[in-house]
Amino acid sequence: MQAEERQFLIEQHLQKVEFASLEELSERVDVSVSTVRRDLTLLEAKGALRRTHGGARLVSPKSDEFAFTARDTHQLDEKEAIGEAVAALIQPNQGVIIDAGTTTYHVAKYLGEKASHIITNSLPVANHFGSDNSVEVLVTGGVIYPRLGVLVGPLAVESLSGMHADVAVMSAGGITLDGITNSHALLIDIQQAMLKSAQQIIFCLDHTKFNRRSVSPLCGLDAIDIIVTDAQAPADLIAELKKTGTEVVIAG
Amino acid sequence: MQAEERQFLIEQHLQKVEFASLEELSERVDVSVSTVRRDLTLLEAKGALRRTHGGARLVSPKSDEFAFTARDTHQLDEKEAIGEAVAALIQPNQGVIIDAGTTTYHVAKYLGEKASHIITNSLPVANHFGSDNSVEVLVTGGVIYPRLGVLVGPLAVESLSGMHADVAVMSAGGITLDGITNSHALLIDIQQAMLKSAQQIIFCLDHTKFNRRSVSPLCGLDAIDIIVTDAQAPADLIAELKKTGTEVVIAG
DNA sequence: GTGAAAATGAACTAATTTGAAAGATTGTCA
DNA sequence: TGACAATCTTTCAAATTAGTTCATTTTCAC
Repeated sequence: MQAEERQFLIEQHLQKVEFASLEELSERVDVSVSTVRRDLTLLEAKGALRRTHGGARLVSPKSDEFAFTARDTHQLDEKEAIGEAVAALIQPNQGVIIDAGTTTYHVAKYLGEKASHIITNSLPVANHFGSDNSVEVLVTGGVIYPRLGVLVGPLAVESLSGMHADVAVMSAGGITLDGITNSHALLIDIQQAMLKSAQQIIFCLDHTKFNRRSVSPLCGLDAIDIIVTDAQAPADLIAELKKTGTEVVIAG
Repeated sequence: MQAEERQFLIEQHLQKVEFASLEELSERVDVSVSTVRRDLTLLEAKGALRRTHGGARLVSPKSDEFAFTARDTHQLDEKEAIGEAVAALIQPNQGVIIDAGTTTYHVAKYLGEKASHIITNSLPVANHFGSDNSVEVLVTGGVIYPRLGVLVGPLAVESLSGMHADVAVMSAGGITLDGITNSHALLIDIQQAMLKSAQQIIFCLDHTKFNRRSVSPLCGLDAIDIIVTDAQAPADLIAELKKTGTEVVIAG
């Protein structure tokens, strides 16, 4: 058997079992333990797996759920601050639509039991309110967009169009003077339905989103009531936004 | 077994049972108590759990997850066995409806990537498949029924009635010769929609459900294709069920 | 075929992990 | 509170595993 073939088999086997001992691998590919060691060292350098005492394990364990929610520590402090600021804007007993996204998830965290009902297509947000009896949580139907835990597809759009809320808390991929854009085309339909169903529109946009244009256009600036961002957002664009009549809140 | 694998198993087991003693863990992963202690120290440093006198407990009993579903250790082994048995009954690439319930949740765990698409109104089940790209997961809309993570209400019924699946994996509150009953009236509508939308009906009923009558009638025995239960289910009722033409599978 | 280079398996030492036993600490119950 | 049992920490020898080296085998070009 070729060395390459052997290493491929090892890699493949690990995909199945997640963990494997040297003994196990050496039997499986029928070479000495020494050789397996060498193979593992190579594969580890390649990044395909991680060596452990006595064996190896897969680098990307299959057993983790919406990893992004908790683990996306990118601009975490800013996002927390934005979440808190948005929550403060919500009046008690309002109905709130919460869009999917890391920043909007933090809004949910700070919202507590303030809202009377919450509409969302985000599974992490739904989970967050799951065991809370004091808030009615309406989850849109839809297909799970893997790794993000967002419900997408026609069912999501349909269920949203039949609902109504006082406020929509939205996220997006970028904002310029031309309007708001977002990356996933699948999400645009749903977000537009959200915009239609709510009276007041709040966008959560950390400073990295400013002067950035994503793939698909979502809406114009006139659709927005309030933008909440952090202190590092560019002052010039904020000034321009204020000129167009959009309220801008700096969190933190 | 590898050290890493062992620690993963300990973590996983704790996800299920919330608390475990050193003895219990040491037996389960087949190492000495000393080693379990060391593992627990490591896992605690990692933040995965908290050590206590005599064992360890889960660190996040928080609202973020519906851990309680899996945490229901009542007849845990039986439910696991039933879950495995039901998963074995599913043909590859079938479309599967999974009802909400602790036993059906275990079915989801064992189902892996066998099904081509999954329809569910259970948030724990949805979460379980959340980061799996190889299975299309359709979540019904609806209002979250607190503490159970089930989506209920007209939206749930509506979205189900437009769907179709090969198999429905159902749970219930009780079974007698008169038929199946369930406790939550809210669930009945949804379950009946599930029964209508699927070609083959499998009920997961551990032995405690036998000869028990719950509040609301769900369906008659003729609606059922297969019942999966555990070894402790009463033989006489099973015999009667078989007479009516229902297939009964004993798991474990 | 022949020889050089690479790969392999085995032997050996160093490092790590494990299990058990000692004493120290904590929890329980009268 | 005090005594007793259970649990924890520490320590150390034994077992397992990693890293290194070297002789042997295989591979490949000529």
